[in-house]
Amino acid sequence: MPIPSMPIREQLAAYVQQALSDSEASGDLPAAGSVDIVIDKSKGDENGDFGTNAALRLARTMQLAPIEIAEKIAAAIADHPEIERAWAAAPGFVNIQLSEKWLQAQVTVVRDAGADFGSVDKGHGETVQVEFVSVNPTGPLHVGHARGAVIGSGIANVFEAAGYDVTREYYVNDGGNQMRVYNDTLYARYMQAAGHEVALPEGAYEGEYLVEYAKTLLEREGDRFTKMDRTDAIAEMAALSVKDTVDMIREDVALLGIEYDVWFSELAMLNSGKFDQTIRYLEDRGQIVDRDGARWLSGDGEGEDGDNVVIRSGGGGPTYFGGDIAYHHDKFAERHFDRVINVWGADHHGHVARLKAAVGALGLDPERLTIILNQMVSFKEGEETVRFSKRKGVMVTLRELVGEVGSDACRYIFMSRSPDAQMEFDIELAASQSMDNPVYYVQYAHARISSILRNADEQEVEWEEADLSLLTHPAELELIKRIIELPDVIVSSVERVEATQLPYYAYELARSFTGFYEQCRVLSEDPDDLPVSRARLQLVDAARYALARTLSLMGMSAPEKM
RNA sequence: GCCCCUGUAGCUCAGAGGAUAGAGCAUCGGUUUCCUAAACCGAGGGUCACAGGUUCGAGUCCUGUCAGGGGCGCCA
Repeated sequence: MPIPSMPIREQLAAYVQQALSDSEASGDLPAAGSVDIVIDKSKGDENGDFGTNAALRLARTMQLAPIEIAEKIAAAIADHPEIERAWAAAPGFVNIQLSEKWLQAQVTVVRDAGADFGSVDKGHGETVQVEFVSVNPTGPLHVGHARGAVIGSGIANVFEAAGYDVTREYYVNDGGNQMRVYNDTLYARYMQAAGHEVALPEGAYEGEYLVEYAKTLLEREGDRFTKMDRTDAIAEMAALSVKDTVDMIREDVALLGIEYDVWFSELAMLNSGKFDQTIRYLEDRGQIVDRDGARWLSGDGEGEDGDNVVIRSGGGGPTYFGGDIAYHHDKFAERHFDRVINVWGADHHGHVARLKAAVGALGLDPERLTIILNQMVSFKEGEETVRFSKRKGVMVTLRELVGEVGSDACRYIFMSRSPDAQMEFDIELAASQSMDNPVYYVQYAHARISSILRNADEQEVEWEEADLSLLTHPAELELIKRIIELPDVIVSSVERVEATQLPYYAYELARSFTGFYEQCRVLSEDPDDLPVSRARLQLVDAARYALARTLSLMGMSAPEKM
């Protein structure tokens, strides 16, 4: 049973809110109406730890000078255990300084929460599905997929920490046109490997991977497919290929520490009748239009522009879009996820609006679906910037990347870039400068923490009892403040559906610890220092929980030695 | 042509409408009788692409321009 933490900023916001309604009730201040109280970290030491601009924002509705409102708010919130002092500052900020005594007590709060420190009670068990990567099984994952994998798993992790019931899912696009081209290519490669002259199909997957895989198949399965009818051979080979390729993808993501809860097969869904059911359902709702021999999902507008094909003409099967509608019907209507988050590559941009519209057409609230698009990753090869084309076979694989750079560095770098930003991955730089990489700075702090606790253990220092009021050094208080930010970081990550803040928080936390480490000696030969040592050991222990949890949310290891 | 994303220090990138715009790397100078020097301290470096607008207040919101990328398929 995790012990959820109360994020300090939410707590302070609640106090300000309370102050406003109390002041309204007592006639001290006019009605505030519904306002969103934002608590910011203060800039500059003279402004305390936190501040709010509430008074500035309320000045208009209240018809009062901001500073006047700020003074009333400050007076009304001053009397809480967390708050040492609250005061108004020009032009109308309310500044808040946290209580030293309360901060010291947080060391125990953090240690009581232990490995669960950081968890917050926000999701209340609401179910969230995070679908990410979902590349069709036509080859190994490349660096672009690695980015999606890191982003998706990071989002899943923060939602879990915030009390949501999270399912991590991979949609295996093993049906459709692309797979047909792929299977035709595989057949041609297999025949070539067996010494037959067979031309590649149009738009073939030219990558080396298929050449290799065809050879593997030939070695493993023999040349029996050469003797079969082409259609039958392709069907059998396709089944083997999907299984092998999905296994390979599973191994690829595992290199980044990712494990999925569900691998959802498009083909299995199509064969199960779920697709037909979904189309009939849409038909009943009057959303399906027949035209040009195909079946379309009708768009919003009057014309035909907004319509999208769900079933191909000429007896063709479902389109990717059609399949995805059925898939999302399954997510929401069959499996009852409260929320669905899809992490897609930017090349799926055109698919966003129509899928959201389709969810609406299914009679579901499109707000329950969040789609994160991550922009392209390019990489540097000498002076040249190279982009990927999977079909042409130009790529750096996830495997190569993780092999060069390492999973931890890879995750840290991908996670610290906003999904919206295109990024250039200089692999050589990332690998060669790995010792100066921030990722090692963060992990080094954890190794130092572990080292101190190890040494304390060897010296048989007893520190279960400690007088925490001895933690008064600025570096100690700074470290405590940093530690207790973690619940806030998780809350805001969930609100923004992103994990980008985590590596920055991790770095700041590591920096605060290192500052403490440089200035405050923990273990000492002098018996007179023992009380301080005990208190500091408890603080170090609290820092360990916060840092280890942050690293774990990022999917990174927390080394005890480096 | 239309839609979306991006433009912040030499480079890679953060930046919840608020206070003096930050970090890492790179550059320059310094630090080790002490729990891990993969560390620490200091310095330089900015017209937040450009032009208007909204606001008490804009890197952040709106409009336009320029530049880079992506999308606009009975591909996925």
